[in-house]
Amino acid sequence: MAEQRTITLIVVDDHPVVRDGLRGMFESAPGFEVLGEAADGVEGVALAVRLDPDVVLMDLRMPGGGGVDAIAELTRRGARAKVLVLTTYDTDSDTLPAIEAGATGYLLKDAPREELFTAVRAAADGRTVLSPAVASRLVSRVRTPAAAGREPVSAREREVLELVARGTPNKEIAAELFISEATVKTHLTHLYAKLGVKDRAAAVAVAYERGILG
Amino acid sequence: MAEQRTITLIVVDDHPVVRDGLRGMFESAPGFEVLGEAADGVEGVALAVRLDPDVVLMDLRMPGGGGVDAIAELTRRGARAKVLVLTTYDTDSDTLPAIEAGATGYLLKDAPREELFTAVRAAADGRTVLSPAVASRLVSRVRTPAAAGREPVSAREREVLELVARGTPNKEIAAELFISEATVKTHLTHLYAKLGVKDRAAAVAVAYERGILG
DNA sequence: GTCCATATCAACCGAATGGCTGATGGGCGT
DNA sequence: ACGCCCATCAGCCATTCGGTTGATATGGAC
Repeated sequence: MAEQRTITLIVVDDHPVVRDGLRGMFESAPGFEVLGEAADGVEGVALAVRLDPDVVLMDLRMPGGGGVDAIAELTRRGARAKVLVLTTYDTDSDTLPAIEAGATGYLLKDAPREELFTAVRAAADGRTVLSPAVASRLVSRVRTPAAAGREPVSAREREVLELVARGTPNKEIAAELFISEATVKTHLTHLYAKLGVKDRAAAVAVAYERGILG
Repeated sequence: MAEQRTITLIVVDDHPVVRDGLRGMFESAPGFEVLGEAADGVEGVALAVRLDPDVVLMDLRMPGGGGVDAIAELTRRGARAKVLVLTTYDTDSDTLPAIEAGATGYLLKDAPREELFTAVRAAADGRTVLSPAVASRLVSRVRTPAAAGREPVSAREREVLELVARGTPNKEIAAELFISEATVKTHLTHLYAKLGVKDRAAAVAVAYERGILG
């Protein structure tokens, strides 16, 4: 445990405070070297390519260059660096996309120092590190191998979706379609699963992105 | 009050039950003649052009040819017919768009028979008939001559909107942007006003329609 | 015939949302 | 200086939502 090579890393986060905190934390610990920082995904990719670190600590939600895209880009380029996603919330809806995009690990910013260090070492070795919440979600994903891709939306579900996009509350949707509110909720639950989202607002967004609406 | 010419009308509604109900109601009353029925906006426009009725009773939400579009089309063609919108809910978010598109009146389906008759006669004369709820909303619109068109969304509001489109709950948006949840709600309230919607799902939809997102 | 997706409905519950009212402070145009 | 918009925050409250569990019926797919 005592003998280890130095692990190089870069920090990609739009919040200077977070960057400083991470840099300070890792520089004060033996065995780590922070090569640089970036404030968004695009910068992050450029920096990773230029500095070739062992590990990239990446925030997911950033203005101008989302973290998921950055991870995908690094993966596409076959970068050597392992990406460790550091996010504020485990409920983050980008969890799975990030992992699918090629992230090696995923954990919360409020994790204890030692856990961070351990995670970075693990990531450098190519081992996967997941926070418990993410891990359990992965399991459920395996159980339901559906949610990700092009799950077709049924005609009825699409009708509901259209009304949702117009701001119609469930009760009115029910009246409009001559069904009960319970049924509307069922359709919505199915839609959320198919579209890989958690609420109606995100469902509408995904629907537009996929051309289901608009 | 006793002497009046016969008023011709057509019914446009996707629900056969409603069409029958309206037809029966008007045919059993003196001074009205139902020339025809249509099940969606496109049919409705065609029928109105062909039969040239005095009044078009139009539902707003219909599959395949929205009511608002149909009204706009009739207006564009300079049709003689007056359009009277008959809707189920006064909370309908299409209220104002429908009136802007050229509807002569707007009332609820559950209005008393006499009120319907009066409204149709008024519409035939070109007089405006509004349900109380709609009328009050119009007043507030006049007070706030903003809401309709291109109200610019502030940068901060757009940030919030983006997160909303990703399904982020307010609490997390707050954390993500380093502000309080109260502020997030304020931004959302402003967004709803600017986009002319009532909830986050509709806000996302409008944002995509206007190119603010996507 | 059986399995599965779809569509329908119910009841319960905690959490999230939206409405309302009101307030403070910074920046900008006139 | 004054008004206006933006951004920030607070508290309350009714409504709405989403999760969960479970059930029934129908119509294809195999």
